[in-house]
Amino acid sequence: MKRRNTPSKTAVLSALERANTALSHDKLLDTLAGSVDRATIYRILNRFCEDGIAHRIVADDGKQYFALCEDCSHQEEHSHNHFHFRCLQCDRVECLTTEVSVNLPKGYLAENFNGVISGKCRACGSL
Amino acid sequence: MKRRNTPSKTAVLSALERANTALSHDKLLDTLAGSVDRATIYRILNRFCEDGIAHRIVADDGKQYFALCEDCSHQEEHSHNHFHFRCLQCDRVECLTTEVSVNLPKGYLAENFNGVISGKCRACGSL
DNA sequence: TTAAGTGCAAAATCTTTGCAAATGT
DNA sequence: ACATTTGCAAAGATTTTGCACTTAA
Repeated sequence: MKRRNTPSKTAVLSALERANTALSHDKLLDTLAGSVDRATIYRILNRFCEDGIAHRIVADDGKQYFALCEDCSHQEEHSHNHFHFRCLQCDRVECLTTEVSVNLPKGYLAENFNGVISGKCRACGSL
Repeated sequence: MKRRNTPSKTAVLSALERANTALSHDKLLDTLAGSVDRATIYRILNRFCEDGIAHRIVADDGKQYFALCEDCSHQEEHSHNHFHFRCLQCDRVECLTTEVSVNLPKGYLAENFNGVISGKCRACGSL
């Protein structure tokens, strides 16, 4: 499957770059309102994940958030065994840098890691 | 808010007990088909979480899974800083027993921990 | 008796899909 | 040219809500 450069794709990409936090579908829809269709945003984000351009975080609010892999400061190894933090107040989702490893029971095979801690970020905590 | 004992509540509770893994809404709906209404199941599960009878895991499939807190073998301290494992094949979600602690950046306050690793469980891996 | 809990159906969300038109390469 | 991508609208799926009725305490 060969990929093409389109305005929509560029728009989503630069929205993610500008944000430099993980964005949910609805936040992106908001940001790109009018210029890119809902369905298209869903499709673009899925392709980004397939292609390793972005990764998908499922937060404890049940929503999916997307972050460019380069935002994660460890793209070299391209492992996503790190936590994300979601602020319950400002709703920003950011990557934490601590890598974590979990021992699985014998015979278990890990394919995907999804860790989210929610609470109050610094900015919101000091209000 | 005073809580009452009702047949529906008991049904949900014993379904969770029997399963001794975490169950999603749809699996519960399935199990209790006909006897308990959808909306009621949603409401009961929410109440269970509020009351500390069950805890809610949001898995990387975006679905919520519910497990009785006693299933987690560390109810004494009632911390839920442990991971869950979701098998991509049989779709069972189980509690892992390893406690984990993550260092948050200064000024960050954790309120909720949600960690899920998905992959293949032992039974499914050896097929 | 009366507040909590339930069922049902409708509304509100959220996400995916089909298809014809548009557009990168 | 031609396969990929898009927009739109419709279908699906998931979760919540309003309200009248029921029921545990």
